[in-house]
Amino acid sequence: MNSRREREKLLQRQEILAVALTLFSEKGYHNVSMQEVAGKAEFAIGTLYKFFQNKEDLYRVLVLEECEKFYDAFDRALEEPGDEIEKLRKYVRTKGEIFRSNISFIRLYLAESRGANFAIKRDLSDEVRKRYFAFLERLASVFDSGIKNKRFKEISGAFKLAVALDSIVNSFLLLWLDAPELNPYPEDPDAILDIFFKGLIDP
Amino acid sequence: MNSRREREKLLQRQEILAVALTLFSEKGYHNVSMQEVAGKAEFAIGTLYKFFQNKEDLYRVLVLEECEKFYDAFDRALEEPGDEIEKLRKYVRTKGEIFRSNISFIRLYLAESRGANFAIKRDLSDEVRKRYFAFLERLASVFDSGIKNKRFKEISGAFKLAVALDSIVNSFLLLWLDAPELNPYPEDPDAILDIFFKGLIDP
Amino acid sequence: MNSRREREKLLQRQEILAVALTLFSEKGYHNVSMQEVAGKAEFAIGTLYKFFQNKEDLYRVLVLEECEKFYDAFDRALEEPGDEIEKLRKYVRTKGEIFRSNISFIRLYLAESRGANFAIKRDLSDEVRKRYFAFLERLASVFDSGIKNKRFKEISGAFKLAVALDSIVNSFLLLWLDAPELNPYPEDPDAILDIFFKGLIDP
Amino acid sequence: MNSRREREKLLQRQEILAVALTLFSEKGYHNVSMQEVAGKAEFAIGTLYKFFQNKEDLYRVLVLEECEKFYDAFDRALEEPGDEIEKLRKYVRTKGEIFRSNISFIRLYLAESRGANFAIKRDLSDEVRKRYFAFLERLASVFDSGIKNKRFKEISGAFKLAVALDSIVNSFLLLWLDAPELNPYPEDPDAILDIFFKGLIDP
DNA sequence: GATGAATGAGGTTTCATTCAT
DNA sequence: AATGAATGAAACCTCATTCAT
Repeated sequence: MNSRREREKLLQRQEILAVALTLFSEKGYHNVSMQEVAGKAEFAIGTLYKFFQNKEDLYRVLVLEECEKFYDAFDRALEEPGDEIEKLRKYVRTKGEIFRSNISFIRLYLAESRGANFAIKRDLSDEVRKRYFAFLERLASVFDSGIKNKRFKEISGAFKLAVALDSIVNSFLLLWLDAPELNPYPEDPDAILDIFFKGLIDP
Repeated sequence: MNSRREREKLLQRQEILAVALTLFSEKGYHNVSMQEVAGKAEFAIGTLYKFFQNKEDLYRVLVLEECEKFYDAFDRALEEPGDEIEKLRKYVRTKGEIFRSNISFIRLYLAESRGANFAIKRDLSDEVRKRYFAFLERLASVFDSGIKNKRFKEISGAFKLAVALDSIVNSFLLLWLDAPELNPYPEDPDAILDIFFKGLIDP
Repeated sequence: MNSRREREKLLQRQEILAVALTLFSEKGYHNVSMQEVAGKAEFAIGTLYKFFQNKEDLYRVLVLEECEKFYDAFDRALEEPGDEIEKLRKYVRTKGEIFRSNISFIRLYLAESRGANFAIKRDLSDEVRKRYFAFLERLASVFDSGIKNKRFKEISGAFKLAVALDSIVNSFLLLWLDAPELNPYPEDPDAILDIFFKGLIDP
Repeated sequence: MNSRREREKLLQRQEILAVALTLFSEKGYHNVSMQEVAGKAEFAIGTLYKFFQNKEDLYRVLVLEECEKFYDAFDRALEEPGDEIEKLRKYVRTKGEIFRSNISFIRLYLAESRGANFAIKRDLSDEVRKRYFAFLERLASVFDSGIKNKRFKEISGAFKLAVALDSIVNSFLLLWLDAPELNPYPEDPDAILDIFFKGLIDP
């Protein structure tokens, strides 16, 4: 059985991805050379190319795999038992936790999902955005359900509510990232929900 | 008097900046060469370097000047006469209009103001972000005033309300940019305010 | 007038091509680096790329321009006044002279026209071969004319006679190149015609 | 006795050489990697280096062994019983057959025997050319004998006749390879002799 | 003052070869 | 003995910047 070999290879791959994540996050795609990644990961240049077809591929895999982890966690949060409010709170809490423990990826993620990144062929942004929209739909369905259950007020489109919630959460997390003194939020993730839902909940 | 000379130079500078804006917005900083900018602006390479110290300087000036325009317009919107609600509505409408007439700059703006851009030394983002926070403070003061006037409910911090409003507006504008079919918002910029302020306004 | 500039550029181009010809002929396409060409031509690497899109383009231009010179000279030889025999002798003499004064290009030429070169996309070989066949047709028409005039015996196809003559000339020139002691031919280019045409000429 | 071992090894060597021949012929020395040869031969890279010192050695052995086969067959053709004309016809027929059944090697052979190949150190071409000249001498001796026997006209040097015959045969075979529609020769290899010997044979 | 030809550092990528397993 | 992962030198090419004209 060659499973040890394979486990080793997987570990090396993870190592490269971890180093690449750190570097890309710190300096941006174009300001990181393959030499640098190889050096910091303590591999020869050629070894990187055994794992990834080229620099772009390395970046793409990195972003896609990381995003997948994020969205899977978000999806799971929404699937937990509880009423709509509880689901949403769970999502916000999960997002907060993930942000806090993946700070180095956040900027890359935002770059890709907000479309401010031209580093890479449009394809990647498209893929990421597709996944993002799929999640938004899921989030919207929670609002939808809440509205149907009369738990929420009858408010415009559920999708837009999802967009609004998500953007607020993002910006508060970013605020915490950029100016922690202005936003102690992550220590109390629910506060934001209160702000947003004042008035959303049907009295 | 050499004022005609000076006027001409200013026009040339504007021309270069306009071309650079288009190209950087379309392809991103690293995928645009100075050759390309010079060519499209119909100047010699050397001439660009008479106006801007280097590529980074060109980008920096471009972003800063454009942002300044944005924030000046936002500031003016908040200064118009009217109660807090009217000021906020005016701001949202102004932002919508500016976005719609500066589509090519939006992504650069978002990238720089939200820190998802690594194109340039941290300095630039810092400068832009400082200006952004200054505006947020101004926006927060409107909320503050509304709360004090009892026009708004007594809700947490005004700054956070500013952040929340701004992020919602941004994300709806982005949504309109990315998926116009999902968000006809720009045709009715006030709708979003209704969503956001349901519950904010003291009944 | 910028004709001096242009003359200079042309000279530089010629210089690069001359150096490239020497190097490619000596070592072969794959064993010559652009660094080497640049160095020997005393230009910076970047300058080479101002004149030629890439290494392959440099090679292609080199081969095509040189071949064109050859075939033009051959064509002219066949167009000179005189009977068929004289035309053919003139061609053989011309080819001998050109070979002797372009030794460094001969091997490249043979590589391309004989199809033993994989250095470059099939395109180039095709282009060269097309030109070669066009010349063969012209050569064949001389044989044709000689046969019709009853100056030559009624012998199979004129095209094949052209092929035969050309290949004999080539191999004698190569022989002289490789083993001059075995073939003093170039000093007496007509000897070969005698060999080939013994029996061709109608008595 | 380890003869089974040895037989196996020999087979493996043959297998590698066969794959290498195919690949080098199709794409050229520089466009084939050792990885590719190993892969297609279904050996590990390391195993190739057990059989051949390095890439160049593999190529050298390949060319030399293959050429040896060619020239052995040519030599044998000339040694068959019969008068000079029959020997020469036999040689031409043999060469045609060998070419037709070794198409993939032809270009490599021509490249190496005529010096249009720079893939490899001069040494190889020299070795091959030596063998080629040796064969030419043998061919020349047939002409010599024909001249002495008064079967052929008294024509200049026999060596040159050998060169001429060989080059004509080569170019007709190449013509058939490149433009079969222009040369149905291989189906009737003797036709070319008729062309060449019109006038050579003493009436 | 304006030009744009020239520069060359530095980026990405390939692939022959080695050597621990 | 066979393997193939790892290596890293060296190739091609781009582009920000300079400076002689």
